[in-house]
Amino acid sequence: MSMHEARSPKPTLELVAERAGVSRATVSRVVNGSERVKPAARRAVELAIRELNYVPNRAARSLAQGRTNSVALVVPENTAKFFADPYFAKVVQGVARYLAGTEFMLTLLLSTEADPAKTTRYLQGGNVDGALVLSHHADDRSYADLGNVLPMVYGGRTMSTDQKDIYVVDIDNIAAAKQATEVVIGQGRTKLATIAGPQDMGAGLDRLVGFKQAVQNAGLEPVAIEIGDFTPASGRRIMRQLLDANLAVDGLFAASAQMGFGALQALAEAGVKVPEDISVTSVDDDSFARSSTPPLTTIAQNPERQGEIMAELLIKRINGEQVPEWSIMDTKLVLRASH
Amino acid sequence: MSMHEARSPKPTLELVAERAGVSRATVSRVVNGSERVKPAARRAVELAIRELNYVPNRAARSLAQGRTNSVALVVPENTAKFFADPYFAKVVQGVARYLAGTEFMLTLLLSTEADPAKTTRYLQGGNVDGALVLSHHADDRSYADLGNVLPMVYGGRTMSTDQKDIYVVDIDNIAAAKQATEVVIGQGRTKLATIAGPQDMGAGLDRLVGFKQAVQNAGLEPVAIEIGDFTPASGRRIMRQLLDANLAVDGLFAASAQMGFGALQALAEAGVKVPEDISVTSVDDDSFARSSTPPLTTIAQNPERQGEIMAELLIKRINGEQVPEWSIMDTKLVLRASH
DNA sequence: CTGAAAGCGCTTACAG
DNA sequence: CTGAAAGCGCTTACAG
Repeated sequence: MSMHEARSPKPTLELVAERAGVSRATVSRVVNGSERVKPAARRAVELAIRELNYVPNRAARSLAQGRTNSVALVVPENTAKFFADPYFAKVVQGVARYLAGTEFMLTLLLSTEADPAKTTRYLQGGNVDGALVLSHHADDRSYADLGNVLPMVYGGRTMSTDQKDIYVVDIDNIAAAKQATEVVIGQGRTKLATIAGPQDMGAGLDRLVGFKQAVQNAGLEPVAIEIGDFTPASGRRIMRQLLDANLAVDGLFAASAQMGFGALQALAEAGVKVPEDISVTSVDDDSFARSSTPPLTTIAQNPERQGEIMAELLIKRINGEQVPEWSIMDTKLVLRASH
Repeated sequence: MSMHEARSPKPTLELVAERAGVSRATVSRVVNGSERVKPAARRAVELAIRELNYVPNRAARSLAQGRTNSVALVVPENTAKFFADPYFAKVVQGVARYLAGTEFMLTLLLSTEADPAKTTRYLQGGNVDGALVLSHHADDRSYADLGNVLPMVYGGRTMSTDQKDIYVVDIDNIAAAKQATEVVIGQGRTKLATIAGPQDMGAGLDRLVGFKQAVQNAGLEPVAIEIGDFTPASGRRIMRQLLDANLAVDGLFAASAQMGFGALQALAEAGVKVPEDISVTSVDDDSFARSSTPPLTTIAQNPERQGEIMAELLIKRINGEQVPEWSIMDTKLVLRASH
């Protein structure tokens, strides 16, 4: 198209109907893939659409249908943390991939960004047909109530066990942490510590439980239990403290690979040999797990697949289909050099 | 609200009007902040809105206004790269912050995700009122044509210098690279190499030009010019090659902090001392610049502010205001330990 | 299989 | 300052 060519008016369904010599209803039907259209009519409409370069107006369609064809992904974390955590990237990727095969658009809501009330208002305001929520903290109770108004699916279990009708896609965090800890114990280590995750989140809580179970099953006592926030910085800081405290820790379970990565940094800085002096394992198989020195022995989950499943369940719920409340995904142990 | 309470129908503007005892037009006026409403009427409407918990329907509003109140941020990179690069995170943050003070929503379009045609269709389809484009490559020519249909603002200059009516927010990449290189030269280094950025992007191209200028001004010849892709991995790989080639390089300018970080890793692995054996500088003051060993001497830009400005310009253009085509932002030299 | 018509929830000249 | 009314571009029973 030349830059000087007069810009033609944006083609509407009506224009398509005229050109194809059918009614607007028929155009609408072919656009929406209805069966009840005679092949000849369908062809005429399809041709007109191509010739006019017609694209349906989303707002008009939403208004008429009473649905927006978009869903929100709400992440109650700030932008910095959101971008720094490979887990989120993978989930977004999975969600995006699933949605690409549907008519739905994704709106990303980093909810601490503005006031949380704005997010809630947005979700209530009929701007989306459903919501995916990630990284749910105990105090994000506001979202729970939205479940009555809007189909929602959680990535990772919520803290309120009382609530019914909540849909979650998760791994068995207790089992994962237990397995990772058992690897350390299997190396004959007895002075075990953990850098646990936030205790206001299911994953943080459950991975600590798993650690404790493994330690107890081995007839041992934890030497130290410290709470981090899943970031490398917290892992490094806490490991440094552990070192300073002189507890002779010879085995560490970090509740996230990011924290494991940070811990490994602190260990290297202190000249402690891994795994000779201390055996360390974690959960998550991301770039941190793979690029740490040494690479982390860890429990791999599949956040991209998790994103896909979350999106799939949400769309099904929006379409009124029945889906299971709990979807528990497999994990697998990845043995590398840190244990 | 009890979970058993009957769910009241979603309040509409009409309901608000009834309850407030005014016409729908009046409600619309107060919702849209029109001046021409008597205080008493305004109060009645505001009360009704609060009581009903009314939130305007976005689709209806869009349809009536002929605008969507949303803008797209298109990033022609894959999800992995998008999340890995702190630059994008910052720009998004800036865009989001500016938009938070407006009625506009942000839709993120990672355009290599699906077929690029889908992105173009989406942008053409009247789904957004304008678009921000980041990380524009030479072959993303498709977007250029969209400029005739949709207000657009670029982060970083485009490659097509012929095009008119394109709006960009950028730094002076030539000057930045020149300054960073001059720091190295100022250390008395004479065997200079650069790890340049992609040569299909303005930033990659211009920073190489700046490097060459500085070298030439000093009466020197570059010892090596290698092209990376702005990632740490490429920096590391290329530095390794440079080392293997035995060129006795004693000064390096990396066109991004991420590549500088990677180069520093390779140097450390090879046991080369920085800055004793080789002086290195870069552009970008991000987490890579700060956390490398040693921390990078670098040219700081302000991507968050860039995002804000981009958003501001776009909204102004959408509103028909006149804005400058070129916005060049300041940079500043940050001296740390690598030079 | 197809069309006429009502309706989705807003906004906005227009008239007063 | 305010309201009646038309219109935004679709979809969807309903009737045929």
